[in-house]
Amino acid sequence: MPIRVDAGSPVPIYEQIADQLVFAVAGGDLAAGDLVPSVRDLSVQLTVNPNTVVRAYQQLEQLGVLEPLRGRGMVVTADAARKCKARRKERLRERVDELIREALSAGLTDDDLKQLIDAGWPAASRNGKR
Amino acid sequence: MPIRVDAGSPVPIYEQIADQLVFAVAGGDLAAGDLVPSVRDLSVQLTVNPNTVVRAYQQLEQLGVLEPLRGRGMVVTADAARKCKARRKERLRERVDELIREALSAGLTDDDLKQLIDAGWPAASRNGKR
Amino acid sequence: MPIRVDAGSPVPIYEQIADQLVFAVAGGDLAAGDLVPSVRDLSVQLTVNPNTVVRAYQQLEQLGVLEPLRGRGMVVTADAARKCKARRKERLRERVDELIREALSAGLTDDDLKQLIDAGWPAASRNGKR
Amino acid sequence: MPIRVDAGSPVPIYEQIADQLVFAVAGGDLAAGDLVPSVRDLSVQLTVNPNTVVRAYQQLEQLGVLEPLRGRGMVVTADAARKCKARRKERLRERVDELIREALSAGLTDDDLKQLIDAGWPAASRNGKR
DNA sequence: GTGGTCTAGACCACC
DNA sequence: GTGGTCTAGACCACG
Repeated sequence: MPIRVDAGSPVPIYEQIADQLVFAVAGGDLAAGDLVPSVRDLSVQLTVNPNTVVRAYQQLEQLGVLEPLRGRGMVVTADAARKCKARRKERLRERVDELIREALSAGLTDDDLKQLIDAGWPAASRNGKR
Repeated sequence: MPIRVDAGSPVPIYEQIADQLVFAVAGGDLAAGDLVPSVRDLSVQLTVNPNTVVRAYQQLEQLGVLEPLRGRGMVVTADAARKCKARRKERLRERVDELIREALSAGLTDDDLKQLIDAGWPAASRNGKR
Repeated sequence: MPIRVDAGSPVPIYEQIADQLVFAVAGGDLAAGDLVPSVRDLSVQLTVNPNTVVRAYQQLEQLGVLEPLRGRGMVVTADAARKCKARRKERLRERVDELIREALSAGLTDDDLKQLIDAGWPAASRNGKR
Repeated sequence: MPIRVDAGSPVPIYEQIADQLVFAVAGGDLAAGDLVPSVRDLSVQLTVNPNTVVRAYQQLEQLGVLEPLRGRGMVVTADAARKCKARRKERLRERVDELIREALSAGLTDDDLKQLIDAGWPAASRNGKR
């Protein structure tokens, strides 16, 4: 499960790491009971300071996705999958709501917005009627 | 044309101001040749640091939406409306693209996403036949 | 509102700080809308690294007790008092439950435990019948 | 005498083990002269690092509860029961004192605290007249 | 001035 | 080996 980090992004590195782990859990790539990479390992792999990884892990711990296992590392919690899916869904809803607000204030209709989505959606993964 | 600012928002105040002016121009509430409020006035009206207003105006000047009128203040440029509409559209496209990226990585189809939009779209302003 | 920190304690400094602020809010010494000391100020006052204070504040932010006010500092949220009181109460309950568990496994009765409390309770602040 | 260990607990595993042995001795489940399980056996039984068991035993040896019996293992000392009861009592006192401190700073009276205890005390094992 | 992030490097307890 | 905490010092965006 490769993790990628973009130091030039406006979103903090520790959040990029946390987000990707959330998605990995939500997507099933990481299951309950799995150990995530050690702070040190991940920090060298990403060429990032260990503290940055610690911060990402702590955010996930406080989210209830990871928990420390004394002396062994950080482990994915039992209901991490549920929480990660919920979080992913919630974030998506927020984005949709923002988008709707902006579209409305720009005077677009819902059909206009859907056309924009059709235009941007990659042809390969389309399923609607065409 | 009332401007609202939320100091608790993650988006910078100067950007909130600039955005609202862009929308005001795009929406016709501000026309070419109109004077925008003086830095001083706007800063007291919004209880915001004058530097913050300056920064917003600078951003708009650099965008070609405002231009300084010696001794009078900042005035809306001739083709501000066009530029603001373009900018508004461009921002919308960016948002849509981000949303599509996130939806794809969450395993949604384009129809799923459109349903989310239907769900969030305020009933009052709906037009699409369905 | 003086904050005290004990570097020799097993409880982390950042948590000592956060705990004391929670109590200050629960006790009314800090009200909604109040600004807490700046990270830099508090760090010199406690002769502690700024990062340590940052960490305390972030924990309180994530608890919903503080929120950042762009460029002005960290401010006590509207319902911080409620949250802090709830948190204080919850902590007390946990402690009581731990104590009960330990008392039971030591073969004590509830009356025994209450006698221990009477013995330890400072005479000055007693209200029960005696 | 089954020992349980929770790797996810904040209290160190070696301390969990030691505590449970202290209680076993105080409660009479382990008597003077009894052999405790070998480090190896206990470590496999608890799926715990042998060093962790060693550390627990060392702590008990230093407490005067266990003593090494050349070639045979660790054995419960003659006055272990007395020491364990004393230790149990002392810990209880500490906990009560902590609780009292916290209750005071939360503005509770001694009666309030006793009510909390009544609320949390399992009904089955109640004896006090009320 | 404010907080936010990151690096570097240290020390600790625990397993 | 693991994570947890702390220091020191830097840079950034924002007001």
